[in-house]
Amino acid sequence: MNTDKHSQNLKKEDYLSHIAFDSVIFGFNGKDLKILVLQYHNTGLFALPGGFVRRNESLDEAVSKGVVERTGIDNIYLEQFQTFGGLDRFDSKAMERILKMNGLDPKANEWLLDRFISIAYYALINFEEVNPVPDALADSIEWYSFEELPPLMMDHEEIVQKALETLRANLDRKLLGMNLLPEKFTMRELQNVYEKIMGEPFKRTAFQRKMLATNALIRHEKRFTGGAHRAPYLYSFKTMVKDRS
Amino acid sequence: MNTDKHSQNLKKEDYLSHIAFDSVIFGFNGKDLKILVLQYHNTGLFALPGGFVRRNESLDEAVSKGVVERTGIDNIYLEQFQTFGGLDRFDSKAMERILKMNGLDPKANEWLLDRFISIAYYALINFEEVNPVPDALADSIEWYSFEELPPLMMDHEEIVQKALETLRANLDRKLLGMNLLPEKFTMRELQNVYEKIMGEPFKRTAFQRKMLATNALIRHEKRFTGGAHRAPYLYSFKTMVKDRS
DNA sequence: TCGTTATTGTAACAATTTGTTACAATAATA
DNA sequence: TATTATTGTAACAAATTGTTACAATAACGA
Repeated sequence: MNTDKHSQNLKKEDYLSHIAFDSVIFGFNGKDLKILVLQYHNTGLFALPGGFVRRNESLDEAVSKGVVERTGIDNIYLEQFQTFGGLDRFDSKAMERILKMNGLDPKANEWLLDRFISIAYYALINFEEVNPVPDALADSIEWYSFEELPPLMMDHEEIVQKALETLRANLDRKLLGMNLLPEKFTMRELQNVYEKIMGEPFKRTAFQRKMLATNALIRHEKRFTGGAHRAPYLYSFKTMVKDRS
Repeated sequence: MNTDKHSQNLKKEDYLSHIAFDSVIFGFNGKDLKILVLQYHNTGLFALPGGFVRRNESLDEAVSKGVVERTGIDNIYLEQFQTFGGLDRFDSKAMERILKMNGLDPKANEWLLDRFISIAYYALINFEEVNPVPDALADSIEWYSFEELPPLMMDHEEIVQKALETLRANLDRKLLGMNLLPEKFTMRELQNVYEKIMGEPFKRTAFQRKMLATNALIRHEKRFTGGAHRAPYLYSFKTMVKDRS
C-alpha cells in the first residue's frame, strides 16, 4: 500500500464521475452490535467506508469489492438501501485536506472535490471472522457501537441512521440474523442479535416458539459451556440462496 | 417546446454526468392500475419517464420537477426505491437514434451516449387529475396497464417489476392508498386499490373492519349513486404529513 | 453423592387478532 | 310495496401471540 498505488487508483478517467458509494458494515460478536468507521490521516475526520465505481464494473461489483477490501472476507451479505443526492453532500475543504494529508495533489485530483451522489449499502457480518483493513486514504478502521460513535463527515450519520431503520424493517421479513452469527449458535445468541438490532427485549418463550415455527432452523448437539445449568441446543440455519437483491 | 430549447436543456456542463433517474408513475381511476410510458419519435422505443440531475439541484428536486413536468400536478407522493448500476444499462445505439430523430447531433451530445447509473422512484397519483405531457424527446406519453405494457428499453421492465414489489411491500406499512384516490371515496373503492396493487382479492368484511380499526379514516355523508341498494358512506383520510423520505 | 443454582425446553392457558358467516338496513326500481 | 343488490355490523370460530408455570438439566460445592 504505497502512495503511487493510491494516485494510480484514483485516476479520473477510470471512474464514473459524481458517483460514490458508502457502506454501513454491521458486525456482531454474540453480544454487541457495532459498525466499521474509518479515520483519515491527521485530519480528525471520521467516515464510513466507501469508494468509487470504475467505468468497467457494475455498481454492485464496486461495492462488493470495496467491502471485501475492508473486511478481508468474501461472500458478505450486502443490501442497497438508499441513494443520497443532497446538494449539501460535498465538502471540498475536507476532501482537500484528506488528499493533502495523504500526499496527493488536490489539483491533480480535482474531480474528487466535486459534487457526488452516493449509493448506500449495508453489510452484515459476524465480526469475529474479520480483520478490518483501512483504505488507501485512512490510517485506521475501527468497530464502534452506536453509543460511542464519533461525529461523522458530511451526511454519514444520516446514512447510518437510515441503515439501522432499514435493517430493523427488514429483520422480520428476511432471515437477516444468520449473517451476524457463526455457523452454529444458541437460541439465546439469536435472541441477542434481534434484541440488539431492534433495541428492545423480547420474551424468551415467545421468541423461541416463533423462531422454531419458521421451520428455518436445524437443531444440532447441545453446547456444554461449563455453566451450572441445563445446556442449550445449538442451531444452524437451513441453507438457502442468500437474497442479494 | 422547440428544438432550441431541447439542446439548451441538455448542455453537458449543466448536469451531473453518468447520473439519471427513472420514474414509475402509478395511476388509479377507481378501477384500474396503470403506469405512464413514453414513446420516442419515430423509433418504436418505449421508456419510463426520466431525466438528469442539474449541478445546482438535489436529486429529489430533479425527480420531483421531472414528475411535475410529465403529470402537470404538484405535490405528488414520490418514493425512491432502488438505484440501478449494471454494466449493461446503456444502449448508445438507441440513444443515438433518439437524438437523431429529435434533430439533435449525437456528437454534440456525446455525454448522453455514455454509461449512466439510474436512481428509480415510484409515484402515486389519482389519474383522473392528470393530463400527461411527453418530454422533450418523446412524442407520446400514455397510461398502460400491466397486461398491455409494451416492451421497454434497457432494464426498464426490471425497474417496473421492482417498483411493484416495493409498492406491495410498503402497502401494509404505510397508508399508500390515499395517494391513488380522490379526496372522498367509498370503502369499496379503497378495497379496489388494495386488490389491484396486491393482485389478489380480500374479504370485504375483514378489510372494512381492519381499515376502520386503523383509525385513519374519517366518515362523511353517504354517496347516492343511483344503484338499487344501500348507499355506502364516503371516507377521507385523516390528514397527516406525507412521508417523502 | 446429592442438594443448590441458573438456565433451557415445552406445555398450558389467556388475550388478541384475523377469518367467516349471518343478517338486518337501506336505495332504487318495477 | 315487494324485489334486488349492496353495505354496515355483529357474532362466532380459528389462528396467532403473550404469559405463566414447571420439569429437565449441567456444573458446583457441601
